[in-house]
Amino acid sequence: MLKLKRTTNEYLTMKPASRFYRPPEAEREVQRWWEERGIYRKVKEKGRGKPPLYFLDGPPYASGSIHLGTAWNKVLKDVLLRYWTMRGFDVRRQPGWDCHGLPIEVMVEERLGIRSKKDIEREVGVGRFIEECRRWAMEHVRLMTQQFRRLGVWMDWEEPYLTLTNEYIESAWWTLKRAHERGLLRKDLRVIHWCPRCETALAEHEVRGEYHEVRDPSLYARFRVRGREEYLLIWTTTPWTLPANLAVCVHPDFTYARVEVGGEVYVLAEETVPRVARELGWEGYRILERVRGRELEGMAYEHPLLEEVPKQREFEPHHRVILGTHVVLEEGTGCVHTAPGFGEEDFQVGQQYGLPVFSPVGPDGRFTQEVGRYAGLFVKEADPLVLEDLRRKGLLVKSGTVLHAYPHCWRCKTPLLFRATEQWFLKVSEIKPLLLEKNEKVEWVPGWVRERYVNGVLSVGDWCLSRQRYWGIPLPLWVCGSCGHSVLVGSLGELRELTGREGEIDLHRSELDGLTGRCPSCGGEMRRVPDVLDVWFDSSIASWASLGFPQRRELFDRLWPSAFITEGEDQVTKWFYAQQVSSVIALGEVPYRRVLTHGFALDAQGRKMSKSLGNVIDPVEVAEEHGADVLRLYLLSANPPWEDLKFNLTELRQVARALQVLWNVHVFATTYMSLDSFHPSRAPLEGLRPHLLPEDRWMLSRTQGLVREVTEALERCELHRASRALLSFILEDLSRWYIRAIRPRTWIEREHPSKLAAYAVLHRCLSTLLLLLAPFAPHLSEVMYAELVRGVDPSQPESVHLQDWPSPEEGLRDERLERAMELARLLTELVAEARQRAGLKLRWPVREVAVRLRSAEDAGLLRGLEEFLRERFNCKRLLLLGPEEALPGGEYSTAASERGEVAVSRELSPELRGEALAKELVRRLQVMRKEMGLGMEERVEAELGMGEEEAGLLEPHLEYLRREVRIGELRIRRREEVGGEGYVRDWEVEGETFRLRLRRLSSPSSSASSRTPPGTS
RNA sequence: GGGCCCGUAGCUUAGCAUGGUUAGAGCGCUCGGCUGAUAACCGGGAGGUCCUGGGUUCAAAUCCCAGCGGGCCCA
Repeated sequence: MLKLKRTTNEYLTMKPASRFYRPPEAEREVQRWWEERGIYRKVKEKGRGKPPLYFLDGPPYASGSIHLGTAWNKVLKDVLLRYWTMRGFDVRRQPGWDCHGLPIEVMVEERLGIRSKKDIEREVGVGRFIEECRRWAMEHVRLMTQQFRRLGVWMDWEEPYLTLTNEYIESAWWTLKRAHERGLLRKDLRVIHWCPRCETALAEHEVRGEYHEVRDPSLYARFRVRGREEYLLIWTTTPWTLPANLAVCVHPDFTYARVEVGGEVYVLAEETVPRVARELGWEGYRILERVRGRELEGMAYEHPLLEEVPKQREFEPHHRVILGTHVVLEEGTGCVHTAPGFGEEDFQVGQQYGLPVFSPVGPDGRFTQEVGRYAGLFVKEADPLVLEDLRRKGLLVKSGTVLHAYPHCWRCKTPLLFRATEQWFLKVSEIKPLLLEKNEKVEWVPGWVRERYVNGVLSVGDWCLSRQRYWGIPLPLWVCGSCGHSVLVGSLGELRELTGREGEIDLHRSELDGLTGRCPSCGGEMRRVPDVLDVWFDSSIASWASLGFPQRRELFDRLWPSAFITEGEDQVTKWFYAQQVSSVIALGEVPYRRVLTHGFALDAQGRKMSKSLGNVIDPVEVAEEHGADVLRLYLLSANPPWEDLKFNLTELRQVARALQVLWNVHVFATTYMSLDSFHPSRAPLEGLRPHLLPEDRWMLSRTQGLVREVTEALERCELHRASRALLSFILEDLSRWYIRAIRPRTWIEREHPSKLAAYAVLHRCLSTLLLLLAPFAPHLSEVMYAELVRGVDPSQPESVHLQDWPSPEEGLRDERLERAMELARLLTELVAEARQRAGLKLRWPVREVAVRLRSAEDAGLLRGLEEFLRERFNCKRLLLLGPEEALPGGEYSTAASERGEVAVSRELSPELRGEALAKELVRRLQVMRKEMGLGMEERVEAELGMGEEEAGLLEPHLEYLRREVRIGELRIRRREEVGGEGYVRDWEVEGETFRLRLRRLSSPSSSASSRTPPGTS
């Protein structure tokens, strides 16, 4: 074998790769190397001056730690960002963190051991509370950053955008000022969801998905009609709202019945009568009369709790039947108890009738003094009292319980109340048509999300922005105590101007609450409205706030709007929506051009991952055990991004195995290339063209096909197709087909052009594959690149991630050859099948294989592949027959498929049997060499013990044995004569026992060939 | 109650837009084989009401309708 021992010339010798690849250790090493060499910085520098691509990271909430869903989210982003970088874009990849809001407040409350808002203000103090919240956020930013980095995610971790900085808050203020100027920020009395524990209003989107099953009272009550001997029959699940009842609502178009039962008369919707009768156990009821709902309008009734709630005396003129179209027949009686202070629809219909908004509940969920008997009680505690009072007064018809969905606080899980309060709203309802029009410019991936988005916008109401909390962006609205004049402060500068405050100032409540301003209108004292903003407003402005706009313009002018965002499907009506609202209001345009929606990470059974189910997968743990590259490729290949991912460990292990196979290929390539001192630039593919065999040309063609396939899939965000194409290429095309085919050529012990051609093709294929793999498996591809590419060519970029994305070289494509190989694979399978039927091992050469194809086209395809097929089939002679010809008769084993059939000769001549035996022995001797730990080129002395017949058969193949097993001295003897020094082992071959002895001849040389590669770890 | 998505072998899934031989793979199971890159791999076998029911069509996993189950969102 030709050897160039060391770098005695200008070429560096390739080094054989270590036998094992242990991802966790190797990945840590790669990350350390990236760090030391500043690779990420260099990648960014490379992008400078290229066309910009503004990616915007949806900020994860800075509490807790990352979970599989957030890991998947960042991996999707990372792959695309790395791809665009290699495509030659100057990619902005700043990570963001959502730092404000109730979740952190709740956790800090727990940490401080306090339970209510009063505790915060009296025990802890707002200043310290805010500092604790800030600490919590920063601590988790740091923690989660570590975790994302472990997954190989490349972002500007040192320079994230944080929603808690002054600059960010100023952007928010600027945005609000724009809304204010357009008259879209307005104060409104509304009935909204209210958390009595957190003592704050919640927006619609905070309540979404927070409906949980609970058991509540279910009661039927009767209200005495004035001036008639009859009752209105109502149904409710919230007895505590009855003290605030102001009307009974019926549907104007439904038919209502007067029903007589047990001497009493009840009014209820006719359609509900059978169901209600069943529930109330009515026997022998009679319908006396039917009327339209609208005819009942104005009918006065006696409030059921008039004595218990003295305030109701004032409302007596209102206690009447009113009309509303929100009344339904599926539940209840069609007569709806209406309390405008406690229900959204009640509020709306109440407005039409001029009903007062009686909402006698404090922020802590306790009744106020106005409700007399129930004053001071928490509302739910009043339920049994109300029931008891109704029962005592003979107004309770039935009380039971019901299981139904009821909204809860998304952070503390407390059941929510409806409460009428004054809040600040963004009047989304007034810009809906504009939102829908601007949305037309957005490219939604997959397309159907657009429809979902539009439906969401159509059904949404105004956005309640104000929160009665502490850890958030302060609402910068200042009101004059004297004249009521208000000012919306749009920047730090405007704040200084208004308040006269100089020097450093942090823009949270702790410092703002103490400030006062002078009214520009009357000179009176101005104070800030104490509210903070809904945390969703924070992230909604990220596309410009993260660029420092409007304090700084440069980045904004160059980059905005962002080219791409991607988040989970729950964000369609949250972040995707909130961003459009803020952006259209402040800047008149949508803030992103393209959006990919991805699914949820579920457990193997398709259930949500939750601590209570104990099915939570920690992505960092997975990375530590199997490797981040494995996790990444698994996450991407398991599903289309937009479908829910069912995490399956078995599938993940499949990916790990595929990467192990790739590593094996790499070891194979580097080992032999190193042995032969192959150097890619010394044996360029172009010069070896005449020596390329069909399998080489096929491999080159397939590689280019892969480039095209992966590129197209990435362009369409079809990451599953891209990653699956890569994995299947590695397993099917590269390892199982090409490497298998070229192996004999790599054993040629001369610098044969055919061997060089195989090396050149393999090298080309691998180095191209590495580029495609780099975004998906950034660590493994880096290691392979270092050894296979950069290690032999210092002029190449230092890291695979500094390389450009390859374009398909169409000149190397040969689709006809690819089709021919497909067919060759099929036929190889058929031959294997036919051999198995006849008990002819693949290792045994056969005299002849005949192939008959059903179509002339197929027969033509195989022309030129005869030699290749003969090797695949392991036969001495190959007979290719067209559709018109017949397979030979006689001693053949056959197998058939749709496209053709094969016949394998079963005739075994002594010559063939000898060759088969030689191959069997070679294999066993190789196993022994391996067991002895011999280097590949070390020579041995061999003694083979066997019967006389076998010895005779083997006679013509001794030279072959010597060559294949590197035997210096070879002796064939009877089995019982074998003995002496060395390694002896008995083997059973086809019923005969062989005793083989091997002994090392030479001591290990210093040549590369005998070097046992060191392990990576 | 409404909108959107998903439902194919024990498990994970391809195919569905544009209907067309016998629904294709991987894992697992089982029998046999290969291996000096291989902790890999190859071949055979068993395993399918393509969620259910209607409809359109010469022909439906694919198109239409209704229902069931799951997910996300909205009520």
